[in-house]
Amino acid sequence: MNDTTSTSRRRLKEARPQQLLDAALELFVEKGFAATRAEEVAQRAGVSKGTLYLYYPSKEELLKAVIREHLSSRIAAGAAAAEQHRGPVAELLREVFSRWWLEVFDSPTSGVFKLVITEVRNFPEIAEFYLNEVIRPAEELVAGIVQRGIHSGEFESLDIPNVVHSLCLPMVMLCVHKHSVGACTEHRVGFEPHEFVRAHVDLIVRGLLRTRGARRAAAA
Amino acid sequence: MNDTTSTSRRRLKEARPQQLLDAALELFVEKGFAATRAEEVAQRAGVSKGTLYLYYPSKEELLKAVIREHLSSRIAAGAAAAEQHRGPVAELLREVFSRWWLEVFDSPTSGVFKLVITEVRNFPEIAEFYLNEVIRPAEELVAGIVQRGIHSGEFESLDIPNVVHSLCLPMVMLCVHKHSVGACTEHRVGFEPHEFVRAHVDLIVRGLLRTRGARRAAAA
Amino acid sequence: MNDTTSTSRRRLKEARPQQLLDAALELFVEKGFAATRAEEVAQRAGVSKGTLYLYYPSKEELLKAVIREHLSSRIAAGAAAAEQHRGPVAELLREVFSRWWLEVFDSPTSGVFKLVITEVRNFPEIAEFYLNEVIRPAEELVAGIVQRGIHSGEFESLDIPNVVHSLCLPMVMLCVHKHSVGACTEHRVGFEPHEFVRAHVDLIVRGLLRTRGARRAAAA
Amino acid sequence: MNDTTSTSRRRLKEARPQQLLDAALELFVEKGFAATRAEEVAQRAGVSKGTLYLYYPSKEELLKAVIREHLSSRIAAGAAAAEQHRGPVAELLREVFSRWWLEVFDSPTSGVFKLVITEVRNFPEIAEFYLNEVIRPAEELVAGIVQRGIHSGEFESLDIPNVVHSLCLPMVMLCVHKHSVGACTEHRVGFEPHEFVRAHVDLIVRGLLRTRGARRAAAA
DNA sequence: AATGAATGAGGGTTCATTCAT
DNA sequence: AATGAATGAACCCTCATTCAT
Repeated sequence: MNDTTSTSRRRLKEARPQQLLDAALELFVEKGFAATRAEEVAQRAGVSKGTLYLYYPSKEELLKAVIREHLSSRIAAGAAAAEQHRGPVAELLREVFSRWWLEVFDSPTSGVFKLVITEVRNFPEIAEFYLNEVIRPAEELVAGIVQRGIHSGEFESLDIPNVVHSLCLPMVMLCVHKHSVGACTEHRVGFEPHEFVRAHVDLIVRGLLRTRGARRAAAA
Repeated sequence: MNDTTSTSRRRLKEARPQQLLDAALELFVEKGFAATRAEEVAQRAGVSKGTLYLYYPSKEELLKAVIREHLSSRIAAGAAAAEQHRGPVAELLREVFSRWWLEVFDSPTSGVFKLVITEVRNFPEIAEFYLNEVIRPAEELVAGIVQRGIHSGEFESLDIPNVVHSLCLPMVMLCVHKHSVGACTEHRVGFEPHEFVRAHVDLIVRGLLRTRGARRAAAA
Repeated sequence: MNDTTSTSRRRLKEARPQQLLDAALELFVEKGFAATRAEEVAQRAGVSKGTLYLYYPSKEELLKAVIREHLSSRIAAGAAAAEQHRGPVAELLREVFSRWWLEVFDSPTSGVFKLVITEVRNFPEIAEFYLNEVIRPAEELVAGIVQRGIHSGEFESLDIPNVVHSLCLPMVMLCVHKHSVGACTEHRVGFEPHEFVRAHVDLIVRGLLRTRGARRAAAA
Repeated sequence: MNDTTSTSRRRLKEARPQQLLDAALELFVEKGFAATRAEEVAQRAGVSKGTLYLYYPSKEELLKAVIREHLSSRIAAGAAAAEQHRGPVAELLREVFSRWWLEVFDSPTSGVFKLVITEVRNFPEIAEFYLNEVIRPAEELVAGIVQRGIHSGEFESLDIPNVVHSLCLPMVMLCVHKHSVGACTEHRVGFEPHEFVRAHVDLIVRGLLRTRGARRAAAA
């Protein structure tokens, strides 16, 4: 057992799960779980059908692994940023959304939203997972920020859950759209998602601000 | 053959396709197209497997029929309402969204959004259809209203496509959610979709309005 | 729905399970359960692979059905005969064994012994079944007869379970042999199973009889 | 490389095939050839899957090796004993059967009977082997003894092949039973195989003996 | 010699679709 | 028009066997 050789095999073996997860995510998002053949996943990962089953005991377990991998809370970072933030809350909102957006929308993770939507009804365990790892933390994070704005007098005192949804749902919907209708057409050539995020947060913030003075500051 | 039976039979016969479409919509939305068995659809429609194939030549054609049926533009009505509207544009926005919402969210049609998202990638013809019958008309309708608000000086002159998305995407996302994660959990017991629509439009309108005076009027 | 036509379809449908059971018994006995392909069974039954699964939910259930079918106690008949018998017990033994032999050895049922032996370890439910339906009733029947012979003074008072085994085990072994080694060679051309049964019972009876007089009677 | 390790390694290496054969016998007897995975055999032998194939070119060859190993005539010993025997033939029969029984029934070899029965139909070469190495020599041995008894006037002149079967088949059947139904249930708790052998041979001998006097001698 | 990762043919099972009734 | 038995292509998964290390 010399180190070099055994290492090259080990490296291969250690890389497999990620290769398989990546391939699976792509295909499950694209075609749906049921319509994706296990062999396709293997092929796209560059291995044979049998190899897939060395790493995951069934197609279903592969699905769950794919989802689990991408839902490990990316939200912690946002929470940390929120805590350290000083200055106008409006600014914080823009920052948090932009950052999340950069990390999610352009990465394969954005596909997981479509995947979850597509498959929860068939695999209800996913729902609990998604709720605990994504929805709940995200809502808490955003609700906390809005609450801060209200408390500081910066924002009007509106119903917080509603505001949270107004802020977040379009983001999620764009992720979903990107991997469904958006992948099939060149609709709205001029539409630029990244610009939209900023515009959307700005628009909502304008709706939240209490005074004309504050609104001017936000627009600055 | 007495009249009654022949009449009731004819009615039955004419009702068949609708029963099948209804059953198919339910199941395709719930489990996805690939995971739904043709026989299940037949069963839920109260007919036999063979009968399904008397009305639709294949499962795929059934899917397309289901989607086609529900996408026949419900938007015309909104457009008509918009044309006839007099008074503040903010009011019109609220009315159009509320009305659409009543007609769509609580009806089976809301499931079509999930269905389209789930299946476009496998049946790209759906994309074109969806674009022409739903996205484009809806965007034009809403864009037209916003444009009217800007033109009349009621709204700030913001980028219209972005505003349209801020307004519409949460609506669509709620439809999708209702039939995916929402069907699996009792998350956010206090959240009331109908109330949200009003709050969301109000929030966006607050963001759109130009003057404090106008904003007060909108809040009235 | 006229009677003739619907009857012909029904007749076909009703005949399927038996056709499948027969084919399955043959093949399972010949090749073993694991080495028999479901499609082979279907083919030998004259139907397609899919049809098998219309009647049995899995290969394993087919196996159990095959075994269940043949173990429905054929022993009741023997018991009845035993009850009505008058005259020397030796005669009764000969009769019961000959009759059972005729009904089992030359029929496909003889294969079930090999099948049970081959598969119990993999499907332990079979064991209980076999014990209750075959071993126990058979032992009781034969033990009862021997007991009668002892009680009447015809037979020496030997250990009954041992005698039962001396009587029965060779019968079972011949069934098993017929479907294993016996099916592969022309070993012992002169050996005639039917004649053996008689000789075997006679030999055992000679061992059981108490007096030379009784022995002579038995030999008659 | 010190002596100890190289020696122990050599011993290990030489022991490998035996470990594999032992493991294979156990598993093939328990689950059948087709249902046993090559890797299981390797595992139970304490080696890796690959190693198995260093010693046997295929699973099938392993099966044949297992059977060949255990069928190398244990019968020669019996023949020798028979030749040297002086005194009543009845005694010799008891001795030969008891000895064979001790060597076979309690050893793993008893499983080979089940294995042969289970697999001959799929590997007919086994049949020839089994016939030449087991059936024929055993029958000759026992037939010879019975013949001696008849010739000496001790036994009645009955059909020898039939007597041989009456004597031997229960023995084989018990071996088979031990590894099939017997391994699955606690049926007949009171039944003691070793005692049965003696009782069985006695019973047959009683049937064979010519005179009451001889019978008494046999019982002694 | 030994390992165990990788392969891919093979077999169990499902299900869209057909067609005799 | 309606049924549902039958089909067989397709897909998930297993496992004997190979081979680089």
